[in-house]
Formats: sequence, structure tokens, C-alpha cells
Amino acid sequence: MDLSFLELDSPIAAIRLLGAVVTSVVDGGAVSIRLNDVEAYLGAQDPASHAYRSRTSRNEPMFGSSGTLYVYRSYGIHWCMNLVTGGVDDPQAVLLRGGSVVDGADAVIERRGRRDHLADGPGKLAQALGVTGSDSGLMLGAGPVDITSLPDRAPPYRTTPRVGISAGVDEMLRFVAIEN
DNA sequence: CACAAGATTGACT
DNA sequence: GTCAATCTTGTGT
Repeated sequence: MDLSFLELDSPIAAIRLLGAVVTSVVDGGAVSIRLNDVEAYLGAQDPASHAYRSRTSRNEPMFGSSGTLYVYRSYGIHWCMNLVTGGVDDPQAVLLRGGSVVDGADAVIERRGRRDHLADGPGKLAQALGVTGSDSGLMLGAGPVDITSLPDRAPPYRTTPRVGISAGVDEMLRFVAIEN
């Protein structure tokens, strides 16, 4: 799989990730999710980014090379999963906000403890894939997570402000695939 | 060392 | 629609 587009700026990489299939193999359960909701974080000049203030142990993976996973604890309860884009020392990332389960639904239902709303939110998507903080800093393909399919072209999508942030709210950096 | 805030979710009124 | 759960991390004293 050619993932070189992840070296591009996060808004462009985010759009290319729409329709992409992310897979994970954790505890013997193989899960595939097709992304339909992503957000771009620009890095040092983006007040909404975790890398805005300074380089810390938490956001360290964002300063790594593109294709690195950045996973953080949200509200003390959930895990949220990003893919690092841009070059080294350029802390851009794409937050994986949502997708639809295309394979391994049984494992997802067991992890989520319910049959609906399996991956329609960042915390839910990470839980569906079985991704946790211990996966932060791993490269795609080097750990349990990989991208196995990319669309030939970006699907139709709409652009909205990012969700749940208190700074940079005017930036239209959330990209949601339009359902057909 | 103390503390405030958070890229959310799910249950309940 | 409203609200509590829950705890790590970053920052300031």
C-alpha cells in the first residue's frame, strides 16, 4: 500500500483517508473499518492541536514521521487515535473520528458491548479497533494497525468545523464523507 | 507538589 | 436536552 500521501499536509491527507480501510489484529480479532469522518490538526501554529504549546511526552509521536500512530487518553476514559502526517518535526496529525465496520463485526460488538454505534465517534472507533495508548508511537504496519485499502479518488465529502475543541473553532478542518 | 481542563460517551430526565 | 464519569497530562507555584 502506498502511504506516501501521509507526508502531505494534514488537510490533504485527511481527505485522502476518507474511504480508506483501517485494520487491526488485536487479541486474535481482525477488524476492518472504512473511514468516513476525519479531522486535520495542523501542528505548531494550530491552537487546537496538542502540539501547539510544546513538545511533550504525550505528543512526542506527532513529531515523528508520517504514518505514526498518535493515541491519547480522552476525558480519562476513552482512547482517541490519530495518524501523523507531514514530515519529521512537523507535528501534523489526522484524528480518526468515525467509520463503518466492514469486517470483524463480531469482535467489535464484543469490545463495544453493544450492536449499534460501533465506530461513529473517535473513542468508539479506537475501542472498535482495540487501539490503546500502548499503540501510540507505532508505525502503520509495524504494530497491530495498518491501512489495507485506499479509494482511487476521494469520495464526496463535506467540510465542517472541528468538534469538541475550544480554540481554532473557525477552521473548517473536519471532513465527513457524504452517504450515498 | 497542586490543580484545572480535556480532539467524549452513554445514561437518564 | 442535560449531566456525570474518570484520570492523565501540562503547567504554574
